[in-house]
Amino acid sequence: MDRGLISVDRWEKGSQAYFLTHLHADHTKGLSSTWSHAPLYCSSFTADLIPLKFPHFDLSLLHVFHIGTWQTLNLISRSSGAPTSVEFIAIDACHCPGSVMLLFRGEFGFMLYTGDFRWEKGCKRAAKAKEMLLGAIKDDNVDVVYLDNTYCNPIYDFPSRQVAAKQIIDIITSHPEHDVIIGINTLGKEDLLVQISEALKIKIWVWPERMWTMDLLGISDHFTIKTTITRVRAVPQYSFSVETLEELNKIKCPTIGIMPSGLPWVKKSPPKTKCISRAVLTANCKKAEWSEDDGDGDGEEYEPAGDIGPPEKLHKYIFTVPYSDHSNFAEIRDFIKLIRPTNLKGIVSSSSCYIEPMYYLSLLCQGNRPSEVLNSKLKRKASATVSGSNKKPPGSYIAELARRRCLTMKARLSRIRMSKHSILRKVHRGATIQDNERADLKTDSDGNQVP
DNA sequence: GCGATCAGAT
DNA sequence: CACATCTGATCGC
Repeated sequence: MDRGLISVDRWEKGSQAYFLTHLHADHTKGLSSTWSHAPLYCSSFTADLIPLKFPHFDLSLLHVFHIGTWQTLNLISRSSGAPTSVEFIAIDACHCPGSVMLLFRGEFGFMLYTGDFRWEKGCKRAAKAKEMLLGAIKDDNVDVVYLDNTYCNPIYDFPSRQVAAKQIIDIITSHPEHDVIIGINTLGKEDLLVQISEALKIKIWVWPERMWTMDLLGISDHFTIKTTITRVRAVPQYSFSVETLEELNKIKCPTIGIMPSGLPWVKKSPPKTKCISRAVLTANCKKAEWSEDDGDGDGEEYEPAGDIGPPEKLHKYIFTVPYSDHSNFAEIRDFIKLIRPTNLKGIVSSSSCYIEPMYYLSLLCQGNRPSEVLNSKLKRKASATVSGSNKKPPGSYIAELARRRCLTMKARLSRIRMSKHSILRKVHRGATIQDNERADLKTDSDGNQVP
């Protein structure tokens, strides 16, 4: 706790430098207006937003970094007391405005902290970020990747944001007489709203505080804070509910609601039924173009381990569309194939991520074999970094698949038995780098450091 | 009374 | 059911 060198998205005392990947609430737990432990490094846009979220924050603590430029921090090694330097570079994470992933090089090794990210195929911005990251890594080996493992499970198969945005636009245009409300959070999904605005040639209502963010992004022309001049309104997700919609339909006018993201978009076993909500189907929307097989020859087709597909209790006024700011499984897999780190560790611990990322991705990393991973999996809990030598040869592919399914089932069963409080509550993300360890930072499943 | 933290709802 | 957020209760100062 008090021996840290640098911290990423964690705000306890004890580190000499702090990094914020993006300004979502689950990454700022512990950060406040009165926080003043040490310098805070973040992107320019994040720095612009900090005074809005933390009104009396001491701005002299803020250090803005530029994307794609290496910087050096001169720190003190807590183990030796000697000066030590850490180099870092930030890369666009394409998750929400201002979001970055961070690559660090120091006495702890060479590590990449992805933060939350979504790099889609065919996204120019992601392609540029990828090029930048590869340029920063050069021929070096990344010792450890701290991964956005939110959807690090083959059951999560959802389309690109481009495709999802088109679905949403189709839903709106097929309801020309309806008002539309779209559930969003305080940051993120701006690109979607701009696309809707451009496609429909209308302004979108947002609440006043949200308009400040649009101003900072320079996109406020697409938005308005006057409800009377538009039929499309973006509302806080917490105020988006069946009750809200029923009330609007009862007392105001015909209104539909659209939830971008929403359900876990689980790949279903019969291909033709996959991933399209009943509401969307009954609305007679165009059939979705689902995430294409990338044709890279992997041919990995997983089936869900159980039959807990998406629940079907969708409301008549509500459309849920799989617009996600986190990478789907295929994208995560491609990312790890690209980096091939020695070690891999998830940064998210939540109900859907009871399987650690190494479980599915170990084959793609250096120096790790599936048998080892499967063994370690049986020991449960992510505190162990999966590393070290492996003696057993990998089992056959079919056998491995069978074992995976079996283990997934077991994990699911044990999850069901656990109390709601122990497992369903999300715990916060982050990592603290200690200079007395090599790259294997340790955090337990609750995101706390392990001594 | 205020901020930090947690439980619960959305 | 996810993620991210808000509200309200409780605790410590």
